[in-house]
Amino acid sequence: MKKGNLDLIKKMNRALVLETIRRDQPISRASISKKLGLSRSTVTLVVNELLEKKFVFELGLGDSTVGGGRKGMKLGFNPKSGYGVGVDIGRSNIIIIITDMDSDIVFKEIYPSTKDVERIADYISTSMSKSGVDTKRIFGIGIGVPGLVNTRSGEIIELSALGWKNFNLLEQMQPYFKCPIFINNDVNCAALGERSIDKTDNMIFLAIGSGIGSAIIANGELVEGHHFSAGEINLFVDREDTKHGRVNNSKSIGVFEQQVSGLAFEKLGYSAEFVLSNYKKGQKEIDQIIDQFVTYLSITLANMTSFLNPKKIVIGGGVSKSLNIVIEDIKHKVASLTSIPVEIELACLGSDAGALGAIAYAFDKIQTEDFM
Amino acid sequence: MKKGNLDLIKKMNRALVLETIRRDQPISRASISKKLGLSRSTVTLVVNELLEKKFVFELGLGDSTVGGGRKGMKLGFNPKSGYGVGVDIGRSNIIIIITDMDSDIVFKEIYPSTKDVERIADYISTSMSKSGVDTKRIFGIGIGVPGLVNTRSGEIIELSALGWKNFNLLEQMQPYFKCPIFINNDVNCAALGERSIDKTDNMIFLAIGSGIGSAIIANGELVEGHHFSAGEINLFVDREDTKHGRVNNSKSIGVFEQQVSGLAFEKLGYSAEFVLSNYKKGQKEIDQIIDQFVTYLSITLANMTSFLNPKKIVIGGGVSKSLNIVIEDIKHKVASLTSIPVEIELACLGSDAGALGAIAYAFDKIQTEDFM
DNA sequence: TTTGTTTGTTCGAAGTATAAACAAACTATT
DNA sequence: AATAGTTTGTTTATACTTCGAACAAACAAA
Repeated sequence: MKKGNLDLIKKMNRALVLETIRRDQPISRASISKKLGLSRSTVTLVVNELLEKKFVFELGLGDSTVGGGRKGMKLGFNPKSGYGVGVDIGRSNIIIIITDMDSDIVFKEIYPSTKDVERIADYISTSMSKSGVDTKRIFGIGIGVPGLVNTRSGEIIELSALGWKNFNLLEQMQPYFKCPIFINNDVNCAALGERSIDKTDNMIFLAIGSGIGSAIIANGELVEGHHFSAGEINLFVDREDTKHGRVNNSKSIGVFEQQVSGLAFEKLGYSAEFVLSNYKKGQKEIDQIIDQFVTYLSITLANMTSFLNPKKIVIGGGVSKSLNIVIEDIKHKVASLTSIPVEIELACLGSDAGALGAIAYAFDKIQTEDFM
Repeated sequence: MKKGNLDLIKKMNRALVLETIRRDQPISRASISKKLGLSRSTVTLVVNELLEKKFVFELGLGDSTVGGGRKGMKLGFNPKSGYGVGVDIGRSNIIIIITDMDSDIVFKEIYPSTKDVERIADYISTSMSKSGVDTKRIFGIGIGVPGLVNTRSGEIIELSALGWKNFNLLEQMQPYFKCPIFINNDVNCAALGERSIDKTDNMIFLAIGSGIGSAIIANGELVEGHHFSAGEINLFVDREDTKHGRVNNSKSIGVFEQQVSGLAFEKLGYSAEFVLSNYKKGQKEIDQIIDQFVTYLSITLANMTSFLNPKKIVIGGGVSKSLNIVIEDIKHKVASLTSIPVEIELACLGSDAGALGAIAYAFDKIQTEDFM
């Protein structure tokens, strides 16, 4: 627990008022006071401070109420008061996105991937200056990587694609920047990106690309597990697998991943897009491949639902674009396999999910750690 | 987020100091000050208040340090400063336990089960007065029930054993008592009871009795899911199940539960204890039954581990007592099925787990909600 | 024009933590 | 034995917070 002092309560109330204005704008000082239970005098003080720092604006007088009384001055949130930088370090590309507080993209650039930290830092600096955003207004940098991350220390535990192992990216990167940096797994980031749309407190995000991974949000928080390895559904097995002697060696590709992912199609000589776009067009072999895929995926989604009771499951990743044809199938199958209701959706954000999610992650962290 | 005012910071620091004394006793005021970053004057003020309310005691002067200096007055936590009441409402019995702040049981009584709230309240009141504990010192009552609970409203959504459905137990029960009441599912309570031993932030608790259920603790918090249904592993299915047309209807017993639980043995005409105590004693049929049980359970534990990366999985419930013979088997199988390490243990707390866990739940809630 | 209501500001009060000053208690050195 | 240096716990003055009351301004309805 945090230590309590006068500074803390000031920060708390400032964050609270700002959040209220952001969510319920336009809103008057008096309404904020009623809503939060803070006195009008306190709200006045806090709002004036926020006005001076340009976090909020006065929008003009509000409507008159029945029964008379002075009109309230409506306050609005300034989305340009802060910016976040999202960096998605992928196997081939590095995507850098800068958004304002409304998550509107103000800058985006794609660079070739590299494991050279100085160069990555240079990419980020370049993007920041190219965007024209005032550096002081950037609240943080979020970085998503396709590997295992110790989010507390900022250490990359394992990232085979770039050859990083037990490498503290945070310590290497932080000296280049004044604002705080936050690093997480790319799937976790993507999940937070999807979540930022509707703020669901309980959801599961599936990323189906050449491999398969997942991220879990429970009680409004990312579930990272004891050693940051939560979500490794590529390792799932079932009785049929064990019957055929399929197990997870540390070297081999996960048992589930071999059957449900883009890789599974490629092993059979097809691309995911090809197979899925030719579903139910007379080719028995293809239909069978898809049926197996849908069945095993649906069973897994049903079990996830029974286990965690998420409000919804979002399916993203490269393959998800082609999944429209079978999504209704999947929904029906899941509903037949568990009595617990769940919404199943395809992801909204496309290839930007990682970078946008990294920003969402950075913002989440700052809000909970520091208030502002 | 909570509103910040002067009262809040007082509460926070008071809770912080008390927690520190409790965990690091014996400890002096100066050490607390250093540890928490609070000034010595603040610590003095807070400690004197805690002394007056008998939450802590002065234990005497500490050892002298090298280099001189006044000896510090060592402070110790008073476990008798607070008591919790745990109520485990089962199908046949109601177990009521009262513990002090060290989780030492000071009173225990078992009553026949009933759905009559007034009678249950009377059981609790009777236990409280019989125990001789000062009512003012009781910080809360925790109640565990074998059914679905809305822990926010206190409503029992479904409890078939007692015929409760959409029944607000909290509203009915609260008028009988001055201290706050908290209600949760019995498996969730048992999980918290097991957790209170070593304070693991990421664990899964399995209750294998006549049925099977689970509770999940992630990021130090109970995962309840979107509609308080998390942990319903009785509904798990796999490809072999679907191949044989086994699905989860709302009426029938869960597919997984039919194969891995006490019920599964009973269906074959055996008791769980009998089967497990006769394992590998020459009876082929029994060996086969157990092997299937162990295999499916291990696969499930491995998948849970891959999915949530818990520090440990604790297996409790009525059947767990007989599981000693196969626990090593299970550990080996799980390790071969997932590359993510996990500790697997049998539960320590026996039939008291529910009631003790209910106290742990109540204490958890009070600490996070109210600080004190 | 008057009355009652609502909004936002100002000011004193109450309460918090903190640093600095201080007294007490102790060790080590001379 | 005396002294210096160190640590502990308390006291005091200060700075800061929120809050309630009082107030003026702005408005609707009678």
